[in-house]
Amino acid sequence: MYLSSLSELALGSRLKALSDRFYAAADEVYRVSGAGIESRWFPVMRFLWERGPATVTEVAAAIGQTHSAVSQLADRLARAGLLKRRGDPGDGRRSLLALTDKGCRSLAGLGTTWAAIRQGVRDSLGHEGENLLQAVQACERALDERPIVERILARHATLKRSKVEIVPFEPRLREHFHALNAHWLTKHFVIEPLDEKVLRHPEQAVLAPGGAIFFARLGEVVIGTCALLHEAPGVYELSKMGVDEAFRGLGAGRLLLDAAIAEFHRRGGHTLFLESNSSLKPALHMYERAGFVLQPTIRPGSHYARADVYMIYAPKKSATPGR
Amino acid sequence: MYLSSLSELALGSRLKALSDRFYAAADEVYRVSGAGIESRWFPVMRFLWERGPATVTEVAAAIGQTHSAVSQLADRLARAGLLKRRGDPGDGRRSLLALTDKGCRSLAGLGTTWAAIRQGVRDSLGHEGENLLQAVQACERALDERPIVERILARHATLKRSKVEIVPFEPRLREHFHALNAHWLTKHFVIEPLDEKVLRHPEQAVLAPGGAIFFARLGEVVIGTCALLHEAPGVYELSKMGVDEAFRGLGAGRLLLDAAIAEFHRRGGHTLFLESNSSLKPALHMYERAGFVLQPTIRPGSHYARADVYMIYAPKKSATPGR
DNA sequence: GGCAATTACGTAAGTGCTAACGTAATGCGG
DNA sequence: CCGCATTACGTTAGCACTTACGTAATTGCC
Repeated sequence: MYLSSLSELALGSRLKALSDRFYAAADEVYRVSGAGIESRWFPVMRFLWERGPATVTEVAAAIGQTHSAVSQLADRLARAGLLKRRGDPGDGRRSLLALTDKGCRSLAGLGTTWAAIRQGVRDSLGHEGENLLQAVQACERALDERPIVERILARHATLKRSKVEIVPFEPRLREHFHALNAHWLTKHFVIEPLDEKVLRHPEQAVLAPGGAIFFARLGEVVIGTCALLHEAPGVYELSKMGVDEAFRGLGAGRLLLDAAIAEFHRRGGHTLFLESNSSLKPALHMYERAGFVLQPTIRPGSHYARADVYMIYAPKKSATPGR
Repeated sequence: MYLSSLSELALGSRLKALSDRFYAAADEVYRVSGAGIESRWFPVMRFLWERGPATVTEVAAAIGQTHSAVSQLADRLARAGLLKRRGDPGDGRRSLLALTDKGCRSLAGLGTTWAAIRQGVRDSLGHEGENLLQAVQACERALDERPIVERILARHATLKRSKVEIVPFEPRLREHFHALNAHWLTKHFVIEPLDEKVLRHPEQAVLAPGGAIFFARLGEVVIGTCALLHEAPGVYELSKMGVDEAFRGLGAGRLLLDAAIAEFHRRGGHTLFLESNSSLKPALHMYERAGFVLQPTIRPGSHYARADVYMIYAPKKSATPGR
């Protein structure tokens, strides 16, 4: 599912969707078993049933909704004959909600239905159901204690100040090497077997033969990567350049490129080339600015089906340096 | 919070509430940081940004909503100038949604904001955030694979057939002894120190002095309990009778009572009494039917402040047997 | 090639909730 | 006891989403 790839960014959407599924399931169970109530009524009715008559605000606070919601729902329940409103004799502002006999009878017969729901949820969700309940509980508390908006804005402020940083390969970043590249590969092309080999086993396929891998970090977030492959003695290939789309425009690509070129020089290489695809206009432009020159033909014996562009590093003295 | 006491029964409500909190947080962050988009727009816009132009149905499937929702949202985004609709030249039914330049620019600048949201969520929720994401993912899959309604209805059918079963005390049921009694105690009265001692340490306070504890089970669910306390040689007290309100009317109370009386006889007791409160009408009626006789005074030296009823077991030969 | 079934979509109506507002009753300090 | 702040609540308007329905275009099948 697409939403899951967004992880924290789409939490609201996913929780809403999950919520709706549970509501719908409960409604169907109530309908099939002839309970005569709806899932949305349940929290209010159950609360009144357990605690006895209560004011609108009390109910609202207990079930975590606004007084308006409770008031409107009370109207509907009253119309259905399940609930009665009456004024509080002691306080004219308040309106006491109490179940009618019919309301009590509706709930009294639901014991087995509720037990069935509890058990059915456990059958279907198994251990995940408990995990979900616990996680929800923990998150509710965490949100109360540590307001999330402040945290995000604080992070935002520091991120805006912080600069992109280039770091060499570390084993614990291996998965990022795969993820960052898999993203654009699957978007524009397909992952070829050679890609899979390099991305899954970078130590063996890149580092061991004499290549290098770099990552771009912004704060704690890994936002890009690129690889320098050792193709033959003195011959290197620039490859696997990927920057998270959410972080385009911060100059991470150019910094990665500069780091790879510097490493190429440090190792005393004499030829640096790359293969790409003509549809990746912004990337090609960046390569040109860094000193790569477009070749009239594709590379003989190219490794990749998608490669229709072949460039060789041949900087003029005035090649634009990284910003 | 009241809702958490309902556990599986109110999952929908709680997830909805949590969802709203995340939406509200995201909206505030976007507003403060001047992003110019709303949280509800995010899934659609991000999808179009990553995958390029797409049809209404494609988008709807990706983000897990109906085509109507996407269509209506597309109207609003088009009105805001962030998105353009155009017909698919190849298929006249379809309408292609594509971000405008303005839309792309809106998203392009959000890299740091999204990173901040990811980090801020982690700051605030810590490990719980990951747990929540994983649990949601797992539950989504579980619901797809094992339709929850069928499970619930299956359980419902077997529960309706199954009978209430009385079992003796086991250590793993200890918490139920506390929970079932604490529920009605806090509802109608308060938990007195003596209650707390008995409920927390039933082995020491009830079993060791020569008493007994019974539980009523319906399938796997523990729905009621009661205790037979050894007060003095040959003298027993019936106490701590509690049945989950959701399971009233199944006869569990009477079965528990019969089990306790049988145990009283088995141990060769000569006096069985109970203390209760006059407000618990249905319970008092049940005690009478079982052979308890109301005494004119409260018990001398009663243990409980709430006790204003004193009954002694004195069955006539024709005492109503359990149904 | 013709016709039914399917697909893709827009629109209308309804639901469940919120925010915002108005009003009446209550509490409180002087 | 008066005036003002607070509270409790109902009402209205609006939002996000759904279901239901209608329509046009496409597909599939003989």
